[in-house]
Amino acid sequence: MAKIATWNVNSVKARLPNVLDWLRAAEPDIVCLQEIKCVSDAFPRLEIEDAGYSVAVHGQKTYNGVAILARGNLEDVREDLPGMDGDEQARYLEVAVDIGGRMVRVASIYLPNGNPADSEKFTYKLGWMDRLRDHAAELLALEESVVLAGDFNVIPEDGDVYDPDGWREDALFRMEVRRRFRSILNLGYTEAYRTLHREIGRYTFWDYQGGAWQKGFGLRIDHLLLSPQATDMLEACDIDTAPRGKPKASDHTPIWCTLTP
DNA sequence: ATGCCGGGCGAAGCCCGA
Repeated sequence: MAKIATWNVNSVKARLPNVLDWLRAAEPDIVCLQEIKCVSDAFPRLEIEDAGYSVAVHGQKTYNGVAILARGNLEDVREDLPGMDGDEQARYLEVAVDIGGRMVRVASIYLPNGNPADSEKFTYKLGWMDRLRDHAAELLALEESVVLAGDFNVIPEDGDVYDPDGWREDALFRMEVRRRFRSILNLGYTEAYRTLHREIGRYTFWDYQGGAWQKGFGLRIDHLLLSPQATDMLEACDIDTAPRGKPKASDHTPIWCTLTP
């Protein structure tokens, strides 16, 4: 069994105690982190390795940055989506991990936010999604267990946001974005959480402002997308809301799945 | 109510997130 998680930590330095606590409590085998907000050399590698994890980092100064932690050796490291090699924004990292003799290919994804929706930021988001779809299609051809994990900044459906009508024109919920998200699923990927849970109103993000956490005003925007080979092993998936309620919390909370041969 | 909170940077106030 392999437990695979993703968590936008909103600065790995500010969140290090929370991250270490959660690694001990949740005991994941693979963790994809987003918004680490530091260059690769500044990542707290020793502390994470002491907790029992190998580390791959694609960092950037001040903004963005992604990492993958794994109990196992990391191979085939890729630091950018094909066609985005010149991109200065560190939003993608992909590795192959040997978990107990079984290979899983995992990507840590920090998809652009895209707001405001009438700006070049939105155009950048749509282009980024098109390249992610193309690469996701290439990964399917490998016929491996693949997990695309991360902060997609996509609200898939009305039940994934506390006020769907209020968010209709937001870059996280616009139809252009939801269509592209579905086009990735339609290649043959399975969204782990929604496949196992039908209830609405389960979220992975609550804004720091306006008491959103206390009021339950959240969004489900962090996702685990599984190739058919991974989906065949999908046993459980859930959102761990505990980290969001702790002091010095990230505004996102982890979501995880277990794959059992 | 797009800046109510929180982080980075850098040492006050601005940029950014979703």
